[in-house]
Amino acid sequence: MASAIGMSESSLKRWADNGLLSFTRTGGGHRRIRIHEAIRFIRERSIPIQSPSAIGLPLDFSTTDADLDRDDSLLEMFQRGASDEAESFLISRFLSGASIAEIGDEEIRPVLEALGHVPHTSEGILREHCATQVCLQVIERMRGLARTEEPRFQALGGAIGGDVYMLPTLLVSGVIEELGGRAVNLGANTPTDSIRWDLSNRASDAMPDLVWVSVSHFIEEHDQVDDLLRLGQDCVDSGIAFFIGGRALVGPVVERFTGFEVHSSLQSISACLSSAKLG
Amino acid sequence: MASAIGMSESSLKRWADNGLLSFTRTGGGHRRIRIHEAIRFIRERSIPIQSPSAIGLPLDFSTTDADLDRDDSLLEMFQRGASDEAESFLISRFLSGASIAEIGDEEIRPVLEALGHVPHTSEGILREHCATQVCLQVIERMRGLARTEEPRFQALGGAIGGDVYMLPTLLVSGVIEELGGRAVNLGANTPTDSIRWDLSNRASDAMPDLVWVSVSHFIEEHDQVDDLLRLGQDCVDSGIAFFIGGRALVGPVVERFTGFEVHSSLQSISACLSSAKLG
DNA sequence: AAGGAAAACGTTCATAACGTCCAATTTAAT
DNA sequence: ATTAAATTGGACGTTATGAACGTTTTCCTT
Repeated sequence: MASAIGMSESSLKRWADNGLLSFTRTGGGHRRIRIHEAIRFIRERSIPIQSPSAIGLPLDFSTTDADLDRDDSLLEMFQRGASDEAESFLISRFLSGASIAEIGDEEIRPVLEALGHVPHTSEGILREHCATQVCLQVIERMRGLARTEEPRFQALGGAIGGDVYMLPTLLVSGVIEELGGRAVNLGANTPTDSIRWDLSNRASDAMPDLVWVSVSHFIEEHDQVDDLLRLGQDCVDSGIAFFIGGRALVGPVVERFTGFEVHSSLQSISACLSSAKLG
Repeated sequence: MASAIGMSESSLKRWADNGLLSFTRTGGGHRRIRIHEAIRFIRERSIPIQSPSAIGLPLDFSTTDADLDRDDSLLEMFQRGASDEAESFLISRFLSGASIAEIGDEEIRPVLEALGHVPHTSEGILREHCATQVCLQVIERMRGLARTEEPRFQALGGAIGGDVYMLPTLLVSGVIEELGGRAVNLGANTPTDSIRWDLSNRASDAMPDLVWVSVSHFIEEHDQVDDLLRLGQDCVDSGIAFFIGGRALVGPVVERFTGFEVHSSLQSISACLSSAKLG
């Protein structure tokens, strides 16, 4: 059994037997705990992890304690190129109970915005790229850890055509899976028409329950908004929830989307999803 | 025997011999378990299934029969939008011992090339995006699984400026980590100068042992090759290994890189790395 | 039909988990 | 402050697990 979380074997057994931790038994009677369940438990109780490698988490916590006092924000880690530390920091935030939505809104977004404001030097680009890759990697991992085996609903989405930013849409897919959904993320630069094509060519039982589109950047604002409105209408007609959001959806453009759900943060998506009935 | 449920072969044998799992023997003495019996057992213990494709699949037990004969290549899975199946397939290839280099060269590359050849319809773009995202996700996961705690060497790399393809460079980073290295992947569209800046501004003890650049596409072939040659020279001067490769490095361009390591497959990188002494 | 790669065979062995009991500690209530 | 109840973490002898090994069988390609 994974007694790698700093608790004794006995306690783990007792907790499992008392139903706090669900498990299955092997043919010989050994308890077998799924990673997903273990992570859930760890996050719920904010249990500090002792030896992460024992459950497949490549984290190094040897530096954790010493760093607490040093005023070491995520931004600074990225600025000095300490991507390992940044990765550990984000994962440990997740394991100690923060949701993907919170981490995305409060850690990742501000940092990447700050890094994006000085992009025109070699160093600036390097830092931004490195940070982006680390975040992609971490979100992908969190998403994998949070995923449930039996999704409560299906979702499909991506970033609009011409928008090269992968992070926002990946974050959305992470938030969805964290809430028990199953997200198919089409990534950056996905033409709206591709999604519409998909919706009109699916068997009706394989239809998603939710479609999201992330808009960090418009190329042809007017036409693209028209496309989005058409997609939104398609969704409404088929009884599919339709969420849009992103950096480019500020100011007067937003008014064109009256009647649709425009989100300005991951936490608002999260709140909306957990109250809504989907699937 | 189907050890596709995350248990070892030995245990399955023992369980079968103890009567927990009924079976018949072939003439030669091998145990043969009927699919219904296997499913009964898995259901009875609600054992999480690791890689459904390993026992002839289907992800959904309700549709059990009939699927066995269908000749189901990865390409076909992606073409019909069965991204879950494709994901399971790739992961089970990895879990059953295939290296990231092999999976990249033999599964992922041909499939994405095939999907990339019909990109101009809504469906084509959709399939390609979906496949790309699934592959990114799977590679990230494999990379996480393959990572060692104490890296034998450090590497740094990305895709050249103007090249938007993330997959090739992510695959390279996966191959590196699989071989015991630690790779910092800067992702797509990374200007060569950013890497050069990094090399000239690092403390000499934090220098990478290897730099790679993936080139799927040139924007300004002549200038960009010049940039790459400068970077290559920097690396050689600092005693750093320098690998380049990618779809765009075919034909006469390659001759400009004489003296440098130009790789045309992940397996060639892998072979080269495991024989070389780095770090 | 043959021949070679891949998978299953049976075996052995160190390690890890089993269930149970009990002392030491923490928490809550008198 | 004192007692009662509950939680914890070892200790134990026992059993299950999974990795290794060399051998045999199956399967697939030629």
